[in-house]
Amino acid sequence: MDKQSVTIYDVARESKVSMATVSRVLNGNSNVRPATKQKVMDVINKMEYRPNAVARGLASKKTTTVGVIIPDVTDEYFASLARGIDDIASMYKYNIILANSDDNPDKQIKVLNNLLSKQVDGIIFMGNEISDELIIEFKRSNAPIVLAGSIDDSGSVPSVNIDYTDAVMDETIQLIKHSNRKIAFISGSLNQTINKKYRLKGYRKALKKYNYKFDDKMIFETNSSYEDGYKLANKLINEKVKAAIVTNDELAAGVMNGLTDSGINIPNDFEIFTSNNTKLSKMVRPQLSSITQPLYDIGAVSMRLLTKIMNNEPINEKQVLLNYDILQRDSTKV
Amino acid sequence: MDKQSVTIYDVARESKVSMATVSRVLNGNSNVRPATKQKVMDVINKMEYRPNAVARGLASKKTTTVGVIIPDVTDEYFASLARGIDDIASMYKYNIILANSDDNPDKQIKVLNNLLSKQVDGIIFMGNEISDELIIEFKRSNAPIVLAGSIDDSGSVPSVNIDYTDAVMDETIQLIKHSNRKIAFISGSLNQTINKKYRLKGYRKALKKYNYKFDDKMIFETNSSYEDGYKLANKLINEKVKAAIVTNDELAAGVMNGLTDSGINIPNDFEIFTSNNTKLSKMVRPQLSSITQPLYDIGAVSMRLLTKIMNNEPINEKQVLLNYDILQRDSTKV
DNA sequence: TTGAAAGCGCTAACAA
DNA sequence: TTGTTAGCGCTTTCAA
Repeated sequence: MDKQSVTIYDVARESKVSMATVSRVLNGNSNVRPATKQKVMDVINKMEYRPNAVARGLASKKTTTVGVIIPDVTDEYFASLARGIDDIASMYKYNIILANSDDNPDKQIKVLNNLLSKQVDGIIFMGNEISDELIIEFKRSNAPIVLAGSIDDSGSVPSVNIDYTDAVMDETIQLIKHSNRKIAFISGSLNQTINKKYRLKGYRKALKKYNYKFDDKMIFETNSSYEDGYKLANKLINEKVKAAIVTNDELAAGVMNGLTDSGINIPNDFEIFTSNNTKLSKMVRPQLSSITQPLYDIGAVSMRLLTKIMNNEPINEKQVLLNYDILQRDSTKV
Repeated sequence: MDKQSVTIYDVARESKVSMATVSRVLNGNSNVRPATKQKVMDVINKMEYRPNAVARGLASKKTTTVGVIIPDVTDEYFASLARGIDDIASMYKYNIILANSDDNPDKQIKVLNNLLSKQVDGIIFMGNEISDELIIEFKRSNAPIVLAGSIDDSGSVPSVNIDYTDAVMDETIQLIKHSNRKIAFISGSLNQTINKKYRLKGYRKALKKYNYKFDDKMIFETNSSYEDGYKLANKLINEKVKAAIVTNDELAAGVMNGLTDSGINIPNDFEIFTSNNTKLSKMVRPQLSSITQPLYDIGAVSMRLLTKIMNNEPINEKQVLLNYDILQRDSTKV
């Protein structure tokens, strides 16, 4: 009456072979005589034997599970990456342990160590902020780590991203060409390297290229939430801003709705470019023009990269940059 | 140079006690003399010892990880539940292995067995469709299973939900009171019990109560996607529908945008009620009136319920129903 | 309060 | 091609 109690030993006995042989057929391994293999398989099916992955993990020192650290599953950007990660993971027979970090440095370190103690074979890390302490922990980790859609400025950790600087520069140039003078840069925390050193840099490069002078007052720092964006509308109007680059889709939706509710017409009176092309960006009205990132692929590629590292396969490039595009929808002029 | 190789044996030797004693302090267990405990703790810190969770799992037959089966992380409804699940899980020192099923019956069974072979201590299942085969697998599982935001008609599996029937009935009644005659019921697949036996039932009950006759042509079955909703607009106009109950927020956004783009005014010419109150519902314009479900709590409560079952604690009710509300926003008349 | 020792269910040499 | 056997790193009786 007790469930799940048949072990490799039971099927060995039942099929009159040794445990080693059963283990071999289980792992599709080496040379087992077809007849033997068949016999064992029959017993396995008959007894409904399922290998115990924990025992296997202890003996082989491989758990076929990878840890995935994500700021918040509820964030569509990261959730999309996670989907790509899981699909490729399961394609390669890995499971993923998902852990939310809220982008909190302490929590990130805590869950990292927790994952490591579970003996994951590798880790995919996502996060807007990567502290120096975290990098130190990465270094001492015995499991390989890949960053997905996340920036480590030191460049020491393998990662998959797009060129955020170029993408923002492209958007900004378009806005300039639409003869906008006052172009805002609305981002999440400027403590985050991705915003401060990459996106903002693209914005400045575009300005410089067209001899626009950089104006501090055009930089708006937020917590990336819809609400923060919504509340920003008044400030934007007061500063007579005419266009904006926004680094997060929910934030952009907030900015747009706030502006619209204040009687501003998008895109005629105010143009908006957003960054992630999540589903949301085409569900709002007007639809948001955006950098189009291959979100699913960023996740998928980073997981694929991780499998290569875990198997000691040769790697072409540690820092992978995927292609992006700029998609004109209805929040910018043509 | 090799990382992570210190075992319980090493700290035992170093602190001049037995492995058993180290194990005891590790587990905050029974009686260890404070001085001994301190001594061991010091060595643990000094050596940076981290217990190997796999070995622990094999010996104790507990992995402190639970499996979470989700249709798609990218779906904000389920992602919100997942967030609640993970928070409570980590509060109780569990990790979650997340597996996407795409609501595909074969895949559901596959990932379930995969999770079971990983010796998870329990499982939280989310899905719109629960096949009979799946219920059979649930029964034979040695790990307890709890459904979150998901309906098993047999009522044999513990679950956490809201009363979908009543909620839809409430919405429908409001629509009727706004003197709408032609009220559509727009749902995902009617093969899904939650739609066919619960939500549709609420719709019919409301109709009956007000002596409206049920009309087949007012029932629209979709795949729950934004696109399907968008494309539905024409049909809705042709059938002269004046209001709709929609069972999914993305779907509702699609319906609304489709209608709006066809020149229909929401809510004056067409009223819409949606079902999940995800963030999306207030980012679209007009904002969607909705059933307000405690999404995070549904996940949290189901995880809490699972911890109780895993610890053999007494359970008050196997089928818990959380409260819901109806929130009037701008897609319905006041 | 502590220690000795037997597993947990499997993999992986090493032999045969 | 198959079997024997020693672990993997921990928990948990049972004794002391």
